[in-house]
Order: sequence, then C-alpha cells, then structure tokens
Amino acid sequence: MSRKAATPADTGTADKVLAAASRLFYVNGIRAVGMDRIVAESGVAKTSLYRHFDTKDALVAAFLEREDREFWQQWDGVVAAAPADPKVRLMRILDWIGKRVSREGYRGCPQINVAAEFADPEHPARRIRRRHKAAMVERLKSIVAQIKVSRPGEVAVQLALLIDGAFTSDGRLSKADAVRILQNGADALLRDGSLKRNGSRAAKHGVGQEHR
Amino acid sequence: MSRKAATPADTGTADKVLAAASRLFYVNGIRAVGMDRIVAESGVAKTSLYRHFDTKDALVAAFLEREDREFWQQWDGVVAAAPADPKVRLMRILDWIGKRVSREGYRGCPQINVAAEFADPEHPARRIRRRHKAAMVERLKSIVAQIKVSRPGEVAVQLALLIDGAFTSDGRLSKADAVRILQNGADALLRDGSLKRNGSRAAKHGVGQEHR
DNA sequence: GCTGGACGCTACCGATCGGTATCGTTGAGC
DNA sequence: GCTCAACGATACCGATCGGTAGCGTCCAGC
Repeated sequence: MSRKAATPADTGTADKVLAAASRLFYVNGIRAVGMDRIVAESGVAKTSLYRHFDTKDALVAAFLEREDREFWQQWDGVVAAAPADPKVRLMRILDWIGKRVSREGYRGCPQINVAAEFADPEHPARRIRRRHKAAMVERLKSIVAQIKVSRPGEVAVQLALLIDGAFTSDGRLSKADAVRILQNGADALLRDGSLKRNGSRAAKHGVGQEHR
Repeated sequence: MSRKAATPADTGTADKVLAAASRLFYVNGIRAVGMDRIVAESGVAKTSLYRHFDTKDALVAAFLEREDREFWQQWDGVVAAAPADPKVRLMRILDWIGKRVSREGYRGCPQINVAAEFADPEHPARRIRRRHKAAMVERLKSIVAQIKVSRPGEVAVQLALLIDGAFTSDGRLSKADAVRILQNGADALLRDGSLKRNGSRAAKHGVGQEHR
C-alpha cells in the first residue's frame, strides 16, 4: 500500500505515549486518567500525542493490544523453556500465572478491568478482550488435547475459569498459595477428565426453581 | 443513640435513588455515570439525592452493599431450598450461578467491576469487595468441610476461583454449558481433594526462571 | 543551505464533572 | 390550622473532561 503518512514516522514518540498511558491506565483505570495526565507523564506534547492517536479510545485499544501481545510473548517464552510434555508445560504456565497474580502491585487482568468500564459490546476494548479470552481457551485446549482426557474442550474452559479467577483474586493469595492452588486444581481437573464415567453426573443436580 | 436526623426519615426517596443508581452503575460502570443522569432517571431532585447520600462515593458504597446483601439473600435461598446433603447444596449453588452468569444482560460481578475503577485499596469499594470475596471463600469452606476431602480450605479457594472466573466470562457460555462446566469442575475438585496422595505433587513443576 | 516533516508550547473550545445555595411547595402529626 | 421535615426546581460553582488552532523550533536529507 502507498505511503500516505497517516501516522508520523517512527521516532519513539508514540512509544513514550503508550508506555505512560499503559502504566496510568492499568493502575488507575481508563476513565480516571485524563489525557492531560498522560501528556504530563509521557513528556510528549498534547498535539504530538494526537498526531499518533486520533482519540482516547484509540489509545485505549493500543494499550490492550500491547498487553495482549506481551502476554502471549511471555506465555510462549514459558512454553519454549519447558520440556515437551504437555502436562509439565501446563504446570509451568500455571507457575508463571500464580507468580504473576501474587506479585506486588498486581491489579488484575487489564482486559477484564478495562472492558468493565465500557458498556457497548462493540467498543474496541470489548472486542479485544473477547479475542484475547478466546485465544486463551484455544491455547489451553491445544495443550489439554495432548493429554489423555475425555472432554478436552470442557477441561480447557475450566482451566480458563480458574485462571481468570486467579486474575481477579486481588492480592488475596500469597505466591506459594497461588501456584499450589492453581497447579493442584489443574491436576484435579485433568485427572477427572481422563476418567470414563457416565456423562450425566451433573444432571441430577439440575434445575431448581428459578431465582430472580 | 439520639435521633439527630443526620439522614431524612424513610419515605422511599433513598430507595428510588439507589435503584436507579444501581442499574446505571452496573450497566455503564461508575465513572461513566454522572450524578445528573441518576437525578434524571430516578425522578428525584439533586438536592434530595444529596440529603440521603453525602457524596458519589457514598452512593457507590451503598450500591455495593446492596448487591452484597441481595447476593447472599439469593445464596441462602438456594441453600434453604436444597436438601441437607452438602454436595447437593454445592451443586445447586453452582446451578444458580451458572444460570446467573449466562443470562442476557449479565455484565459480570459488580464487586469485581467496580473495584477495578478505583486504585486506592482503602476506597470503600475495594473494602466491600474484599469482605464480599472473603465471605464467599468462608461459605464455600464451610460446605466443603462437610464433605470428606483432604484439604477443604484449598478446595474452597479453587471453587471460588472457578466461580469468579465464571463471573468474568462475559457471555461466552450458554446456560447449559455454564452449569455443566461449573458442576463438573467442582465435582473434579472435590474428588481429587478426597484422595490421599503425596502432598508434593506440584513441587516438581515448581520454579522455572523468573519472568519479568 | 534550504525544505519539510516531526515536535513543543500556549491558549483555547464547549461539555460535563461532583457538589451547593436559595427558595418555594407539600403533607402528616400535633 | 400550624409546624416542621422532606422534597422539588433552578441556577450556579470551579474543575476537569476530550480535543483543536496557531505558531515557533529543530533537524535530517537532498
């Protein structure tokens, strides 16, 4: 495609803005951070900022895209450093996540936090979140599928719920607890999935009266 | 204590405000909703609103307290309607939660969503959320303790993570899937916890290199 | 050494933010 | 029928919101 220069050439300015915005957005939430504050802490003029990002929403989207990118980069790094055994790989991933959610200053998953601030399901933040979480389930499924379990899709979703729960744990868990609880939980979910039991286990606990 | 009338007598005005604010806060997030909008949709004058709630933060706190109260009311209703068997009770609770998170317009757990908008851990919203989530773990623990499992505390936390994960599932799960996945997941976690295995299962998957 | 794009600075825009002051109305209990 | 607390209506406050206009500076590439 032709070089229309819709965006200035790369001179590091956009990176400075995005770095400051990402930190501020993550710590304080989106709507709590004004553009003036991003201008002040990035050291970039407001006019320059708006040459790189048309609107605040565009900056928010760039923030979440960046978080998404970095998250999978680290994920891939953990997987690459692990042996090929899929179960060990899963445990290493949970080790990484357990440490992540229990480290100081952790404020939860940015995808979840930011999406909560926007009501419109078609807002860029909501779209990016959906894609991010779908990718998580897919990656988990491809790992679980390599382990002998009877319902890999279901177990993958359960693992994703466990992980998202850890993301929202708000500093309740120590590092050791977080890792152990995640790994033992995954172990239990994998073990059960590999057993051949009648599939209607849950049915007898099914419908009570409707609530609300 | 003496009747100083720090707050007007109960004539239903505060309820109208809280009802409108709760709906708007839940759907749009806190900072996206101005006090003027609450005034308009509650049909209560701004002056009257501020006679009942000193600040917006006070209204936010009242919203979360109300959500907390109603949540446990429904929880207790589900438990009361279930047979005494603790496992069946747990399954009924998960049936209720699975339906809740998959119903149309569900926007996630208000405690989680609202707390994400405030950076200060001592903000009322953050405090109420911590109390709410701690209560969840305690209630789960008291149920799990009645079932023969080797680490009831750990399983209770795992169930809480599973539930919080479902709360953030953002409409990904159909009603049938949500209920089945939660109940089967809980079943697996309970089964494993009741087995006597060597406690160091996870240790061999422990520390990789540090990331970040 | 001139040119053009990237950037900084200041000043500004209308809208909205949370919150308040003033005053008039209404209605139940004595 | 008087009182007093509760509520409504309007108008306003300073601060901040996201975003823009205008203009000067700086510097790499021709």
